[in-house]
Amino acid sequence: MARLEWETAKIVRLRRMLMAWYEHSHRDLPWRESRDPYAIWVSEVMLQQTRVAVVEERFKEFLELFPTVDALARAPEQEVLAAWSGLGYYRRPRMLHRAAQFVVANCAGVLPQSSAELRLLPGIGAYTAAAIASIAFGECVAVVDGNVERVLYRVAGWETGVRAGSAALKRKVGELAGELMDAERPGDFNQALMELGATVCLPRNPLCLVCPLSTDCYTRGEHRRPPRPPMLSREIAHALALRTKYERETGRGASKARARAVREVLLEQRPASATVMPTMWELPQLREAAVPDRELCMAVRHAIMQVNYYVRIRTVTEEKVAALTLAGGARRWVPLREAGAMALTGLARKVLTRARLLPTEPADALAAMRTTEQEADADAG
DNA sequence: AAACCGTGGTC
DNA sequence: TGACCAAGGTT
Repeated sequence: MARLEWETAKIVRLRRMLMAWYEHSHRDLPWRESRDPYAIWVSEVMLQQTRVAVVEERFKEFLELFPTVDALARAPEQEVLAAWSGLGYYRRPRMLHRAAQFVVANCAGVLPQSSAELRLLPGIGAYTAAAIASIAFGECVAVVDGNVERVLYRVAGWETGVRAGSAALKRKVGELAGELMDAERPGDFNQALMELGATVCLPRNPLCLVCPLSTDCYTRGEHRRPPRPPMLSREIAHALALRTKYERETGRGASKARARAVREVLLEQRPASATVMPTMWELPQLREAAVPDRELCMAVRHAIMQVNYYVRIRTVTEEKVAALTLAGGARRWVPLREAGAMALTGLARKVLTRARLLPTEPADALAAMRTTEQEADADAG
């Protein structure tokens, strides 16, 4: 490891200030209540490029649906995707699922304990391997995420001469983090550095006045990042096709023949070969992006990656839907009660929710469906 | 190395 | 309102 030109005293001071600060100002987050390596793993994958506030809710739901590696490994992929619906980067749940199946098949369901072994699992890169190993197993290995990078970038004053995001900078940050590491409490140290970045050493307006590292910080807040390309915009339109089906009441007390109205929505599954959101379910796309105002049911903006989609939603009858929409993947009329439990894209979920057509959150819908299945099984058995 | 993969909160 | 961007990984 390259020698840093920092005095030992400064290293020790930074470490002590950071750990003392973390002691009294860390947030109470759901995954910090658990010592289960599996729970830590799920939280780290869910936190990849995703805000803590969003993950707080979804993490708990996910663990209720899939409490163990075994439960996750056994679940159908569509259920795992459904539990992830709206979180984005759907390669994450797929790889998490595959990794769980690998762990069950090859490791007796026990997660590997070293960062080197964890790194071999799909969906676990350098950051996630170090995070799980340090937090769940106490391995003395430093994490480098966006927060750590920014914090140490500022503390060390490496703004000039090194391109942001370069491999060279990442390596230097990792070395510094390793020197600062509190070998007594690796997991807490890593979380402390990230916590500081997330709550004090903010990207735009850092709170240097309350920062425990400010006396030893080289820049005290300066931090430029390369400009991003401007967002593009596109117009698209989707069909909200609804129908009401009348079903005979069956089962208990079916002596009197009664018809039950079931509202259904037409959903389309994106092809497995799609580069974006494969196998996720969405509303069929309309042929014409231009929808006359009188037929417009809803207009929403939906940003995906670098593109702002101006989306227009038009209600379409069952008879006209074939003529008006583009042929995509497989289609299914889905009872609204079940739609919420499907692997919907974020856009489809947003539209159906805003139209008051989805009664429940994805996790609730999934749980409800499972209960129904169990009742059906019980009735059958 | 650089491009690609989603989303919603925030200011 | 729109630009910014978050506990990254894979190819």
